[in-house]
Amino acid sequence: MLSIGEFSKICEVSTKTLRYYDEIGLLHPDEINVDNGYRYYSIRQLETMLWINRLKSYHFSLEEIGAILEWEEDQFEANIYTELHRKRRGLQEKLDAVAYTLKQISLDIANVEKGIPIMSYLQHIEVQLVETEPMNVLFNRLKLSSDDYAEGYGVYFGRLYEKIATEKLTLLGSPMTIYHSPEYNPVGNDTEFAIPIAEAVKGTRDIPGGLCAKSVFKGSYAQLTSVYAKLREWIDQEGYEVLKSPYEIYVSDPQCTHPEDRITEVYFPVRKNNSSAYK
Amino acid sequence: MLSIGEFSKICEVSTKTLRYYDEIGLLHPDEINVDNGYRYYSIRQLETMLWINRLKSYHFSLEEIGAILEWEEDQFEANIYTELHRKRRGLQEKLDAVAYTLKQISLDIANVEKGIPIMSYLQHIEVQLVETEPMNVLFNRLKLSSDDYAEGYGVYFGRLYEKIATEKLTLLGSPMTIYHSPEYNPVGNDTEFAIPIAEAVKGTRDIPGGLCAKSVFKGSYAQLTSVYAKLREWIDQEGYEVLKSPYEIYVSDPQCTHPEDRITEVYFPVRKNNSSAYK
DNA sequence: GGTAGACTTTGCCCTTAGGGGAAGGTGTAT
DNA sequence: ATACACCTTCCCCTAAGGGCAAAGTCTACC
Repeated sequence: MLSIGEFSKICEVSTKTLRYYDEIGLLHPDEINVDNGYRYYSIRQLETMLWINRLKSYHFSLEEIGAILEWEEDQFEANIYTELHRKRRGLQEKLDAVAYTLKQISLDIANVEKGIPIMSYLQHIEVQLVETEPMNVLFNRLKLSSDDYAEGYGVYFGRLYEKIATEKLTLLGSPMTIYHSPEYNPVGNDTEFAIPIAEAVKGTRDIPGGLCAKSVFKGSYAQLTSVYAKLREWIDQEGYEVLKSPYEIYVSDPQCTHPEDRITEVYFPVRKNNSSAYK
Repeated sequence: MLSIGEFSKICEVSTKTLRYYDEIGLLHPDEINVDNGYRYYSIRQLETMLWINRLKSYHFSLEEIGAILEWEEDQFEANIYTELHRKRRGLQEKLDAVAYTLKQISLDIANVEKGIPIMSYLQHIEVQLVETEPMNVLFNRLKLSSDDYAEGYGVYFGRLYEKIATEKLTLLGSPMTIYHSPEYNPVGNDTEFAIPIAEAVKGTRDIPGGLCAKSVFKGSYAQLTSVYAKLREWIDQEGYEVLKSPYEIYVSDPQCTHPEDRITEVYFPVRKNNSSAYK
């Protein structure tokens, strides 16, 4: 049997970690001396530790690893196959995310090298005042967590399009999303997906027209918050006030447009502020 | 002025986060009502928040972001350039690490698909009993944290090679590392870098020969812990006991060999155990 | 003017995977 | 017997907030 120090050295895991794994039930030492509480690990446990480390290197959480160690042998092969695939998808996503970030930061570095102030793109977002026409839209309003946006768009717009197709309705414009939540909440936001159509059937509603502050933005959806901030700033400075929930119109189809080339219009229904500019 | 909820919605940041940023001094609201403690943010602060979010997306910690926000304007450009470059290097490393993990997990998945048990590679690590010759080595022994290993190897072996070259000593074998720490400690391990040479000059010592359990491993250094575990297991099962610190000999030069093709020998000085097999 | 419901405040505990250190008990080699 | 390495438990700490509760406040509506 190996003392905790010996075991620790062999698998290159600190004793602190081993005690922690004992505590959370991930790896109990094979034997504990009842007199002094000393932990003793068997040689056989070295392989378990190697296995744990391998799973850790694949970014499994200790909780997941604990569950994997509990599996019966007959389910093991099928289960591990599924889990490894799941983890690989996650890793691929992480890789893509880091690659994207890397691209963004490189763009910023290039700008700094050219002497362009880093946040100057904000000045290039143009705001105009427009009068919108009333619309009749087929809609679906629900709570959606921000993690599910990317997925959600496809699914919910898909359903709306399906309805338009099967019921032979007449498409009148690009799809849009209306943000009703008064506060940002990562868990769930009150979001409405809508597509303008001609017919006033069940599942449609009228969106009244009116004065709007509008910006057109070209770029990935992740950068849209800047447009929102810029619009709010403009509305405030020009002495308007927000009347209703803002909405986005996806002029480019995200399915077939490169993220950087997507064109999105953002609208804020507004009216001239009759109170003073400084509330 | 915007209430915390309004501000939160515009920048898509939860109120919890805003209160936290206030608490840690990252972004204090422009105004706090003295009567009721309500936080009010100015429109101008939207840009600060966007800037914070951009830095967060580049994986700057809140502490780093706080420091960046404190910079004077005249230092800003030069500083941000350095910091962005530093972060980009970090991101590139992260990307490489994830790409490596992805490759490893894909290898495992391929094995599972072929019906090969996932940890079976352990069975393929062969252990032999050998008698080693005494050696005279030029050495450098120091505490080294495991993070610095990759770097350290280059640096410390480099110095030893330099000495061999400048003092015209006679190289007799591949470089080796001896692990003296009895316990694994991520902060610092007692590590000895050594290169066998012919001359017994200052800075050299004798390593006595003797019986050793030995494994030859081909693959990336990250997988060497398995070899250690396997050797320990073998030593235990065959009724030997470890006499002194184990060491590795880098048969392939890591500078010019692909990580997967590197060949490393691991040695454990042992002797036949005279006590019973079960201690 | 009263009230409901939405909004805000502070405060406390929780998360991951352990690290640091203290205080005290134990093993073993000399 | 003693020195010293090793082991134990206990408590607090991390980063970036999330969840929830109790209590105070604002505003729209009647």
